[in-house]
Amino acid sequence: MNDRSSVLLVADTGRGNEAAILNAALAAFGAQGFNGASMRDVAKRAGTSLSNLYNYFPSKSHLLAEVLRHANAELEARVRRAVADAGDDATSRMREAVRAYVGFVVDQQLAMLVSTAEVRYLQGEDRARLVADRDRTQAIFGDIVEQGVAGGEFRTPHAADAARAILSMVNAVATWYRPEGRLSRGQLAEQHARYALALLEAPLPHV
Amino acid sequence: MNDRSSVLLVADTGRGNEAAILNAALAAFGAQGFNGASMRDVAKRAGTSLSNLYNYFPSKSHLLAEVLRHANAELEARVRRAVADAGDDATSRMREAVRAYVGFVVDQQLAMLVSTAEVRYLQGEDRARLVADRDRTQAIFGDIVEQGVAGGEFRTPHAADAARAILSMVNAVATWYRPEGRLSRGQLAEQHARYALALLEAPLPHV
DNA sequence: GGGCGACATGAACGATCGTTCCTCGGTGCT
DNA sequence: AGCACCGAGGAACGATCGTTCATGTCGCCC
Repeated sequence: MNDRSSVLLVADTGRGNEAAILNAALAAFGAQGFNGASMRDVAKRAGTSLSNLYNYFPSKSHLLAEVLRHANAELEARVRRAVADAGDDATSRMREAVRAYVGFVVDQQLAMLVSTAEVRYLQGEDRARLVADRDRTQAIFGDIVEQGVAGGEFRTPHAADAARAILSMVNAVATWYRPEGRLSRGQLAEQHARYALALLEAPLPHV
Repeated sequence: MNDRSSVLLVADTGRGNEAAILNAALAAFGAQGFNGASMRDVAKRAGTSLSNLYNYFPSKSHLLAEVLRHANAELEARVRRAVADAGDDATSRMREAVRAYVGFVVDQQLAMLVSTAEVRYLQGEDRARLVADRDRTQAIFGDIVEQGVAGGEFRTPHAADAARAILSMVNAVATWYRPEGRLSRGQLAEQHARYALALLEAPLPHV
């Protein structure tokens, strides 16, 4: 049990071994990369046969696409929920959005790593759909920044650029986070919320 | 000519086709990923034969390692030069370090993409050496932050964490930068210097 | 009870992979 | 003149890849 995710990304989907295959694919792609992992690896991890994978997914690419779709759907849902539960001011909303995002990165570290590293191997409409999904999640942050700039809470120019910088920062958490690290999950989330608000040049109440 | 780098990463090394092979490997790994690109692809891009690659590099892994070593050496040199030419205060040094780093990311976008995406496929001492190289470059930023915190210029807690956040931000520039984008090379560098100083909670002279 | 769709398997196909082997022209040194 | 060595290329090796095929077993519905 040396996993980087204690909770499986995909719960039961109501269709045979589908969830097991998706979780196995995430583990395989995460460990060896999309091109480095073979369908035989995935089958072995899922505890099924090679040919059976093709009863669920028509190709290796589609399998990757489905894994990434599940990951981003869960991420987007978590962030939206956090923003909805936050206050009306941009500062509170940004803080909760960042905290939810970092929380997901910690909970589903492998999924985030695979999401950012292996999207490039998708093509055609699978690729387009995933990029659209990711853009939608990023737009949540962009909208909050715009609200904050319009209301005078943030003083950064170029809302979209600042949002992208913040997301770069929190995405990278997946590349270095270790559960045994100095900061707890909550402290890590709070620290990045502070970085985000500082970057946005919000007036600093802290210290 | 749709390259993402107008200047070759490796100039002549004084040994036959070595530089051509290194640049070809960078292009191939960048376009298809380490496992997606074949040694035949590299040979074709370098304009030589498959077997001749092994007169220069003992394996595909060592070829990747050499490419990444060249990239990080040039990056580190540029940042060190910029810091040495900057003023003595941490604010100036951080600004120039970020500007130099972003400048390199723009000039050698493909090298930065390959550096961050394909290091994972290195093993053993090749991997260890490259991680050490990267850590040395990151330490430049960490030292500046520490200097700034000690001298009262920055108010962020946890110097090393803040430095890592800044580097995450500038590294990610390689994933989205396009030459035809809204900001020029210099504007992009300046904007990220501002983000970095804001994140460090430096007193804001701007605006 | 007969057929049908969903799930499962082992074997096989053709393609491609990293690497090695063998050969050979050229260059410089003794 | 002879020889060692470096750079270069064609052919081949064994392994592994994604995908397909043929076959089989269930449970479910008319």
